[in-house]
Amino acid sequence: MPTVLSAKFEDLVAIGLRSLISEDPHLELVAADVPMDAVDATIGHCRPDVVLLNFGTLGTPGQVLQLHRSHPDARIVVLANRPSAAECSQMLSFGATACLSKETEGRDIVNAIHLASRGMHVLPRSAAAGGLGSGIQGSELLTPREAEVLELLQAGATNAEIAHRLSIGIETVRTHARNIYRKLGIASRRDLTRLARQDPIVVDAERRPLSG
Amino acid sequence: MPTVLSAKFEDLVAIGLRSLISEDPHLELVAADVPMDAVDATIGHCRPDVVLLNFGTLGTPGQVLQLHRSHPDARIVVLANRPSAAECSQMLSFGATACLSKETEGRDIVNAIHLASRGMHVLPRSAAAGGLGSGIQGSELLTPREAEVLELLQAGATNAEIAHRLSIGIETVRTHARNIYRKLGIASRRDLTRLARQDPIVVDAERRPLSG
DNA sequence: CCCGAGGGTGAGGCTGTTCTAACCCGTTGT
DNA sequence: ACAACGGGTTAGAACAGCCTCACCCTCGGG
Repeated sequence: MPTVLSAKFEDLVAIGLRSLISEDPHLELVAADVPMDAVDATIGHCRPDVVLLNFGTLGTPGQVLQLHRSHPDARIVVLANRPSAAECSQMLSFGATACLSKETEGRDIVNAIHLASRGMHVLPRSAAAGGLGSGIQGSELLTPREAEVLELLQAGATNAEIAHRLSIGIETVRTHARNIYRKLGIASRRDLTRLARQDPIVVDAERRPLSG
Repeated sequence: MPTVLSAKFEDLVAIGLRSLISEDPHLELVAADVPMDAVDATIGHCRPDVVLLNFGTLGTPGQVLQLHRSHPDARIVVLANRPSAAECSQMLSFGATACLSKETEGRDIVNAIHLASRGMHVLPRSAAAGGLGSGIQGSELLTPREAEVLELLQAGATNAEIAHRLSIGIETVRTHARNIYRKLGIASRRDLTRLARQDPIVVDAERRPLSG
């Protein structure tokens, strides 16, 4: 039976989700209203099959990438208000299994959770996967090279170290990093490393895991 | 309540589909085992919300495009044996709403039908919608210009007429047509026009859309 | 025989993306 | 002050995709 972890949502949405999931005899809600800071650790504890994330409270879209890297077996379902095709595409490219609109009917959300728990992708009607008319392929998505730089950034490497590892100039690394930050909507490498590692994450309030 | 039309499948699959759909109180099967030749006309008669197509009996992938153009309101769900990411992408770009593997569990197929009936896209786990590593975007998909040529080809225009209408050379039209045929896996414009029009299709052999 | 159609190949121009790199500036920490 | 970082901008080279057109061939029908 698929187990579900739900991140923090708006109150009404959270109540609706709890109700929907608990009413389904084939779904088990193992954690609800988990704050985004604690989602990573809680996934480690509960090992849910499906994780429901709130697109609105994602500090950065890259958090999905971090969670997916930390817990590749957990199926990530992102609930957004009215996700664009590009947003859905980015979510999927960052490891999400499904991306739904909060306007989706309840039974459909439950259905999507079931499908996602078995790895199938579910997308809103607006988001096709490329095709005749759409040309939104790579606008906000990381390029392969950027993904390589991201790996090293997450590992805590300096720009100079990354340049040496990839045999490119430091200016190029800085350009890649800038583009990564912009695409991920974050401000610095601290926003990456804070999310990447799961060991030093402490759930209670304001502890900064890495400051020295 | 969503109504479902099912094309012809292998016997066992067809029996399973009928059983699944008729057991779901929220789905109504209005036609089953419809031969591919008759699907277009039968959609016109029954106006189902969801159409289940058999990827294996698609003479050409372009048939999905034809059905979608003829019946834009019908949600097309394609069942394939083990669809590749490119195949799923092509199905979606041709207007399919979902593309599933026949290995999918029954309840998931029913769930996917429900989601598809409301326009949401469902894809197998193998098929992500673009992203960090995949670059299969446009390999087998029609380009916008090819789609324009396809429209005129379907209307029965000659190469010279198309060239005039699009203000391009006839050699260019021939190139587009060749690429369209290759991408759609067909041999000539006759394969297109035969599928495009629904008037001359005669169904009478299998006139039992509703057995009850 | 000629014309339309289909099939193969190649080529030129255009656009967009990616990768690379350089310049400028300001902030922060030692 | 210096070094590392972040942000902005620009720019060239390489590559892929699309559009356009040209040449070659075969096959059928009037």
